[in-house]
Amino acid sequence: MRATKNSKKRDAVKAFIMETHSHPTADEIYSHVKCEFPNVSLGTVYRNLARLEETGEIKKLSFTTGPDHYDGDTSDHYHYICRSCGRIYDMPAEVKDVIMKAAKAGAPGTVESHDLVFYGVCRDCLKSTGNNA
Amino acid sequence: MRATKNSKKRDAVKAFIMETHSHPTADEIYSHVKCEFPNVSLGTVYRNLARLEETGEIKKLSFTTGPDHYDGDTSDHYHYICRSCGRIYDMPAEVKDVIMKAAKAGAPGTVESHDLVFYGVCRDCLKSTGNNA
DNA sequence: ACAATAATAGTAATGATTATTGTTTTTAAA
DNA sequence: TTTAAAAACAATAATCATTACTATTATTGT
Repeated sequence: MRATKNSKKRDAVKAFIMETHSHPTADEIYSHVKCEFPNVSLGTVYRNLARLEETGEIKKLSFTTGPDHYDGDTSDHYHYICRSCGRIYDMPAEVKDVIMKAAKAGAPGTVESHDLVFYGVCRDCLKSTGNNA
Repeated sequence: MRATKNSKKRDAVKAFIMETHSHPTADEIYSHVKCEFPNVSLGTVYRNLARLEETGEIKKLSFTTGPDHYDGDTSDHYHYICRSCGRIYDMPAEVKDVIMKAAKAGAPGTVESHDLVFYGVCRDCLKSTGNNA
């Protein structure tokens, strides 16, 4: 494996992902790291995110629309996206076994993994708007 | 609603999606329609795909990577992507109720829908390569 | 201190898609 | 069967997120 040298910017990227629960995008991470390192470049953020994902320290969340998000919580869980505010919430993974079992019965080959994302309107938005738009 | 005029190119786009089971991309549809209409433009394909999706005649399939695909089968089903050949297969939707029920119990708001995609290696690829890469 | 090389900033390139603009069809009615 | 309004169109530019490139800077072991 490729040698690794210390990097204060990579540390800053990782520290932010670990401390937040906001599932930030590369751009949001970039903005945050820029406070501490005003000359950091977006490419550096992307490169370090890719690296941290390779080593399993973080997880990349890709959805069907919009930019990728990053998660410092690498434990097994799904996500829920509020279609009003766009916030990403964690969801328990308890149906995972049922899904995988059913999938294996109906699949045209091996089933190695699956992506599952839920959509709805979160309680915060339901409360503040009083409707479902 | 906006008026609709006949369009041979839209007909050709729709006919191809309806007759194939390959879940083609916009570009693949473009290539196909180009045989019959050599001067068709990619923009026309995209515009007509968007239109056909709006009217519910076809479905757009967005995945976490790669271009969107289009499906003439609008019935309720999931998809399976072979990570070796990239082909997209249909999967039964029988676990849908279980997933929605479990989701509603653990969600931070209403649950309106979910996206679920399976990944593995299809039997065709398992057979022809003899391994799982 | 000094090379070897990883990490970086800045910028260019990419791929899929959407937007724009001026021209061509389609359509219904004169 | 012209005509005029609007849809559909081809060609092209613009967009967004991301990756690739290149020359410079920082980190590390000796």
